Amino acid sequence: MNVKESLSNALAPLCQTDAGELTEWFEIPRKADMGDLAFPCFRLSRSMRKAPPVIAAELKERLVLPVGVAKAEAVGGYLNFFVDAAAKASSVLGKVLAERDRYGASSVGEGKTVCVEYSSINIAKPFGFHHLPTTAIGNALYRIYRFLGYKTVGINHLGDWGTQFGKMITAYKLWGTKPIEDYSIRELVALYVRFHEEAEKDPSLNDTARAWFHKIETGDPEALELWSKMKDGTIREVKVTYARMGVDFDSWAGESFYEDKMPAIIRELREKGISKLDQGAEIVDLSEWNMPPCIIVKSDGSTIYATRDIAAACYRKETYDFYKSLYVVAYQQDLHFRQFFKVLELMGRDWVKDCVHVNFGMVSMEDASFSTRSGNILYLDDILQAAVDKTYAIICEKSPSLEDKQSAAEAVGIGAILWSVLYNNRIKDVSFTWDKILNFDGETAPYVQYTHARCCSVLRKAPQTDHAAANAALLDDPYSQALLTAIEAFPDAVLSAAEKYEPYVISRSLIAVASAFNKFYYEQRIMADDPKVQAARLALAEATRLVLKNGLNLLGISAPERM
RNA sequence: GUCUCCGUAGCUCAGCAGGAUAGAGCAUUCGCCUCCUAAGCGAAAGGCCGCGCGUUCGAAUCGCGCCGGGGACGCCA
Repeated sequence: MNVKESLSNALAPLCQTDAGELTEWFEIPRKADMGDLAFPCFRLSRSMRKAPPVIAAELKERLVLPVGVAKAEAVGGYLNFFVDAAAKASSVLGKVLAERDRYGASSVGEGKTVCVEYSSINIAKPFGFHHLPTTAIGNALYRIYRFLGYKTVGINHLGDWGTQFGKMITAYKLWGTKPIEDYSIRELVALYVRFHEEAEKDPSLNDTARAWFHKIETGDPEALELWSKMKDGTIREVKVTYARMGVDFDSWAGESFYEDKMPAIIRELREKGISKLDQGAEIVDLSEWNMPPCIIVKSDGSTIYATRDIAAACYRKETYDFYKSLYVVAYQQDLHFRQFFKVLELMGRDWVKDCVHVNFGMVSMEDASFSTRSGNILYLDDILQAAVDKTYAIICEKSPSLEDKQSAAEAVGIGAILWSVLYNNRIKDVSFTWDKILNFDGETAPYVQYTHARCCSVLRKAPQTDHAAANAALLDDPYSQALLTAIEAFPDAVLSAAEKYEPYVISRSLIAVASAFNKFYYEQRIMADDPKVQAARLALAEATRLVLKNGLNLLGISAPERM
C-alpha cells in the first residue's frame, strides 16, 4: 500500500467519502516546501457544510498520520502532507537499485500487441530531413510500449509502388552505366531528375515508363528484378542511417505488399452497398459526417492510398490481432485518416476504435547555409553528419583530453537532433536553426547526457561498494529529497507518455531528474568524508544514472559514459 | 467558403479529466571553478495566459462567439 492509499484510508471516515475516490483527489504541490502531497478540501465543503480552510484545519487535528507520513499542514483549503524523508529515500532507492534497467518498465502490456507504423520512406527517393519527426517519434513510441510489456511491431510502410518505378527503369535502361544494385539513392534520384528533364522534350518517354510499370504489375521477370534490386539497395542504404538513430523495424511491408489485398476490400464495399459510382470513380459518401467523399477506385480503374490503407489496416488486424495500431504520420493527413477510419467503421470493423493517427507538426530548416546542399533536398544523413561534425569540434574545445571523441560526438550530435522533435508536444511545428540545435545549454539532450556522464564519472572514481546496502536514511537533505522526488516520478511519466502517445513527457521527466541531480551535485559533496554518507550519495548517483539511461534509451538516444 | 489544429514572458515551450502567489529553458545583466566533468550552479529582470461573454465557490484549463496564424478540402501519398 502506498502513502496515498494509506492516507485515503485514514481520511475516509473523517470525510465520509469512499477511500478509493479520495485517492484520486491528491495533487502534487506546486512547490517542494509545501510538502509531498496535497489534499484539496474544496469538494468537501458542500457535504460537510463548512469552508474548505476550516475542513483542512479540522482534518489536521483529527487525523492520525499513517506510517511514512511525517507531518500535515493546513494551508488555505489544502491539507499538505510531508512524507517521512528516510522512508521515502529508502523506498525510492530500493526500487531503482532492484529494478535497474527495468526501472520504469511494467507488465501492463503483457499479452497485447501494438503496431506502430512510422518513418515510411519512399524507395529510390531521398531519406529526407522531413522524415525526422515520424522516425524519431515512432521509434520512441515503439520503445516505450515495448518497455511497458507490449509486444510491438514496427512497420515501415514503404512507398514502393507506382508509375515512378516505370520512370526509374526507363531512365536506367537509357542512361544507366552500371548494375542497378550499385546505384546509391542519390544516383537514383539523379536518374529520376534526368527522366523528368528529358520527358519535357520527349513526352513519349512517359508512355515507355507506363509500359515498364505495367510490366512490373504483370510480373515481367526483368522489370520485377530491376524494381526489386532498387528496393533492396534503398533499404540497405537507409539501414545505415536508421542504425545511427537506434531505429529498426519488424516489417518492411510497403504499398506493393497490399496490391493483392485490395480487390477483396473493393468487392466488400460494393457488396455491402457502402461504395458507389460517382463521376466515374468509386467513392464512399461521407457527407453525413461532414467529410468529403473517400475515393476507393479512381476513374481510370486504379486504386489509391485510401484503399491501400484500408487493406493494410485489415491485414494488420488479422495478422497481429493488435490491441492498438498507431500511425505516426504528419497532421496534413488528418482528414485522410478520419476518412478511412470512418470507412472501416462502416464496414463493421469495430476494432477501428483501436487505430490511432499519431499526428505531428512540420519541420522546416531556416538555416540558409544548409538549404542549398544537394539542391532543394535535405538528406537526413547530411543533417546528422553535420551535427556530429559540429559536436566533434565542440568536444575538442570542451573536453580536449577525452579519448574517444568520435563516438561521443556521434551520440551527442545525433541525440541533439532527435531531441529537437522529442521534447515538445508533437503537434508543434519545429523550425530548425543550427544555433538552436547546437546550443547544448539548458533543456537539451546533451544536458541530460552530460548529467549522465557526470554520474558515471563519480561512480567510476569511487571505490566499488554495494549500493543496495547504503543507508538511505542519510539522504534527508532537501537536495537529495528533491532528486528522489524526480526519480520517483519517472515510471508515471513512462505510462503517461504511452497513454498520450507523447514521448516528450519522458523528455521533461529526464530534465527534472537531471536538473535535480545537478543542484544536488553542486550543493552536496558526493565523496563526503563520512563513509556512510558517501555510500548513500553514491547509491543516489547510481540511481540517477540508471533513470537517465533508461529514459534516454526510451527516446532512442544513447547515453555515453564520458563526453 | 467548410472542416480542423494552434494562440501562455523578447524567443521556444510546460502547465489545461477546473483549484494555492501561472512555471522552465534560451537570449540579456550580474555572481560562483586550489574540491567529485563550469555542456554545471545561483541571482536579477521579464506576463490583461489572443479578445469578449458564459458555467462555477473558483477558469490559462470547460462552453459559445470573435480576432490572428498553420493545415486540409474527389481521382498524389
